[in-house]
Amino acid sequence: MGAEGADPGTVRPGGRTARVRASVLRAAGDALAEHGFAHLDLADIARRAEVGKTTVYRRWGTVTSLVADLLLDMAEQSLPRTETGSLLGDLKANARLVQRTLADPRQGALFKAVIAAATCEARTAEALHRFYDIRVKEWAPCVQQAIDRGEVPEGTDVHEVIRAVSAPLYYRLLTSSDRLDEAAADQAAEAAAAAARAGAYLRGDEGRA
Amino acid sequence: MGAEGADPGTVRPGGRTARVRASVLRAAGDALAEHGFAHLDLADIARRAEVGKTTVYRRWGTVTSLVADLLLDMAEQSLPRTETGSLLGDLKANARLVQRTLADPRQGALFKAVIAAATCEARTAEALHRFYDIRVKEWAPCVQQAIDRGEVPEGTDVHEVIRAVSAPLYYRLLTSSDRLDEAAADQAAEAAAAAARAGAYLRGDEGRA
DNA sequence: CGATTAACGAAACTGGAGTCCCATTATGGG
DNA sequence: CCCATAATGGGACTCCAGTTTCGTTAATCG
Repeated sequence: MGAEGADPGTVRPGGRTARVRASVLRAAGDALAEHGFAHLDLADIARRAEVGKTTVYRRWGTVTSLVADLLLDMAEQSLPRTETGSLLGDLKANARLVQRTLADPRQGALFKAVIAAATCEARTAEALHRFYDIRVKEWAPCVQQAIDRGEVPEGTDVHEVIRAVSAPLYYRLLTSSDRLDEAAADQAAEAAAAAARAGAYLRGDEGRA
Repeated sequence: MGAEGADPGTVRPGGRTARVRASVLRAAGDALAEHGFAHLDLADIARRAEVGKTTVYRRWGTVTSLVADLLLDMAEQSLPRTETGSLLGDLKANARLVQRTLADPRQGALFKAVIAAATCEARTAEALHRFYDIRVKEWAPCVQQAIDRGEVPEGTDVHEVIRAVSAPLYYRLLTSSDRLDEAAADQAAEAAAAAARAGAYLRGDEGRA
């Protein structure tokens, strides 16, 4: 007897268990990108992953909880950051990276699906927020360097500048049918850079005109 | 005999049919705001609307298609626009309106759900895009006025400026756990205004540093 | 390498989402 | 005002997503 509350996969996480997780997460990503978040069933994912559907239901239970785990996995795969020496150059590099990701049919659909899933459950939302916190933190240093160079005023919220680059790209992805091209990426970077230079992202201060 | 392909509700759209639609759309909004897009069933909506579930299935069939109709309805309800005489003032008014809407528990949840639904079906996405096109068009004139006043350079994409105000607010709603407060709204408006003045939204031109 | 038992997987089972049928209601045209 | 029939609504039915059961496989510890 004794406490038998340990979730499956936590006591013997090696070998098969890890293999099953990797296989299921890959299959889940494929399925989300293909069918979207709504018409998705776990049995189909189990089939793709060549895993018993009982296992998928036992370890994840619901689509949203599976997506939460997928986000945990995605957060670990970090993309290399380039440095160009100027704020605009760095922000453009970031914007292009986001734009290429969202414009890619598979990745774009996957991100849409993941965002949709996050609106449906608190745990999944938390995982999504953590994912973006990590990505934002990775790029924030380039804004700090711009502050050090005197390009951007002291006291600027560096994270907010990075978010300002992504925001219009995600907004376009979700609310319009316009194509996400490089011009959109460059425009997002330029707008964020211009606003940052003008002091629009000073923290704790609503800025002056 | 003859063509009997007419969808239910199109031949006799008055009286009861209209009443049923209004009641179902209201119930759908409530349900979406409460349960989110995922765990939503049409039978529950029918119960809330005091309508037979057969009717809901016959006229809308799926959750996404019901959301598409809800968006059509939402698009018709236009909000009054205020004018302040300056670009920053107008953009702040817009930002505050969006912020108040998204920060409201019911409305915020509803918008999240509607966006999630739009990621799952082309027809619903189209309805969502139309909804935002209308909202953006309603506010665009204030940017044109700023151009006429010489506040913003000629050739600026007026719609893009309006989108730039909403984008960071929606981005925050979906990807972070931070509260959507008035400071966020003001910051979004100021950033958009600063970027617009700097010429970041010149159309067909990627701007200069 | 062998024992223990965590984790997996096949198959049978179940509940409720979505469909079908037909009687009832009430719209819109004459 | 009346008729033809569009549209609704209750209830029976179906089918499959999700659960339960139990035998099999393999991870970890000694």
